[in-house]
Amino acid sequence: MDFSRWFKRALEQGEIIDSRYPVKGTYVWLPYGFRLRNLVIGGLRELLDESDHDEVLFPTLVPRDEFMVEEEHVEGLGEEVYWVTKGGSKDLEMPLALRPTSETSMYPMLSLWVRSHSDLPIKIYQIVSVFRYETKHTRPLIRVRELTTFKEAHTAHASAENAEAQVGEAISIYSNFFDRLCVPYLIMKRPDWDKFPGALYTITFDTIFPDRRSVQIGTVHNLGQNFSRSYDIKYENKEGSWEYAYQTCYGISERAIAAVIAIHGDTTGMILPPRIAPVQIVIVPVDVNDPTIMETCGSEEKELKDEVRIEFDERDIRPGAKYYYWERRGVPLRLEVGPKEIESGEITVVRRGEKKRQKMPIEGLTKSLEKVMEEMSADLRKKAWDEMEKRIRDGKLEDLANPKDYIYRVGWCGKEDCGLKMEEGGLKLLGSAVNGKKVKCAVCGDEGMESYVGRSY
RNA sequence: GGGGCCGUGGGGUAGCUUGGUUAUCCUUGUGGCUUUGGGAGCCAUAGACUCCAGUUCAAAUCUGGGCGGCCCCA
Repeated sequence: MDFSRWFKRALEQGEIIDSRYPVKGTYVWLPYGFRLRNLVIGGLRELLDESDHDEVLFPTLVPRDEFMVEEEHVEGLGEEVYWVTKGGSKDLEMPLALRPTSETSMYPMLSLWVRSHSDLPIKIYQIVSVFRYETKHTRPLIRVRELTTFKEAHTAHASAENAEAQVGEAISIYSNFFDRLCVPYLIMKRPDWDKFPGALYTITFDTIFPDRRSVQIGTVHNLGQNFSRSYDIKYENKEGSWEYAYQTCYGISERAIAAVIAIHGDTTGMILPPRIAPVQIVIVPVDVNDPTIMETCGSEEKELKDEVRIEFDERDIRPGAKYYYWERRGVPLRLEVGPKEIESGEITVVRRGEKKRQKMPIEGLTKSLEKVMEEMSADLRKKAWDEMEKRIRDGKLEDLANPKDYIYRVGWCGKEDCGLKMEEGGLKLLGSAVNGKKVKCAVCGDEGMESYVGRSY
């Protein structure tokens, strides 16, 4: 089945979101999807908090004058901005932008907060909705008009070196985050003409979906002093003179959740890594009218529920129907309990995505299940990385001119002319691999870096 | 940015070319019977022509526009 249909169905049947909300590009998070979202966000929050980031919350509305301060930024985002122009029936004196990202709401405040070198570094983040008037096709979780889950971190530093180091920290946090989600990624530096408006440079995390299109799932920007000059964010250094702060910002959105779902699925639907699965284990009794079976299930549920997120499905429908039901929700492990298990004192354990069943003694079941979930995470991660690699081909210039459905790995010298030449076949130059190999440019033959070219979302 | 396709119960659809009585089928929901190791069955019941305007004696069906969805190309 084509990926687009599969994805839509997986979200629907897995009860992640309802895409029928009557405003284009906006969607409703359903209870199960919301739990998944919270688990994903929770992991990210944990990583940020333990690396000394402070969570904050800024307003959604940005006055036009503040929004217009940084020229490149405005030029880059201008057509995507929603404007609030009325209060009731009266025109507002100052139109208000719905933030498409929060530089313009945060930086005027940073200007007030930063006075001395001892105020730095500042590392803050928020998780909020941001708005973008997308003109291309919207699709749930991938291209939306209200990003409901935008985690944006903003930092300010006393030196260019410190800002550079912060970019490194952000990359390591995000790597860690996606490793937890078992989502594979390419870390690249975007071509100059494709960087974040106002940034010195942009580093991105991209993954490759089953339809072999790349998806940007995380970004890290080094802003240098571009914004601090525009917003007058300066500090007095030890020598008593004033200097503009060096800034970075980095963001992750619900595309991370889209990636988890898209990367690990099978024909039935989602397969969620145990770490973020809202339900990690489901217990299915083979016969709900058999008291012994039900008691055994109940006591196992009690035994396990402090350690794992577990559900005991007591509904009076046939077991097979339950299997499909929970599989579509991506639940990693299923325990089956019937007469055979009662007799042998074992539980049948089935891993999502695998047909084979294994028996485990009731004695010490918690430990065994935790081990199975660890193995499953490792397997999911490895499989996902292998599959991403299969979606990549080493390419030459003629491949790019007449592309098949692949992401191509090519050498690129960094020159814009050569880059644009690579895009002539309709593909996009995604960027050069950070820590990639040196490869000669596929266009001019000069010294270059391993880079990626392909279709992207 | 350019081009194409589509909108019928909660979901998936038939009907539209050639306008005409009660709008098809599957699924889902509800009540019941029955059943339980991979989506069971039976009975009963509920639920739809995207919106606005036009043509017409008559519009799901024809025309125009809005809104929404999908696909391809750049």
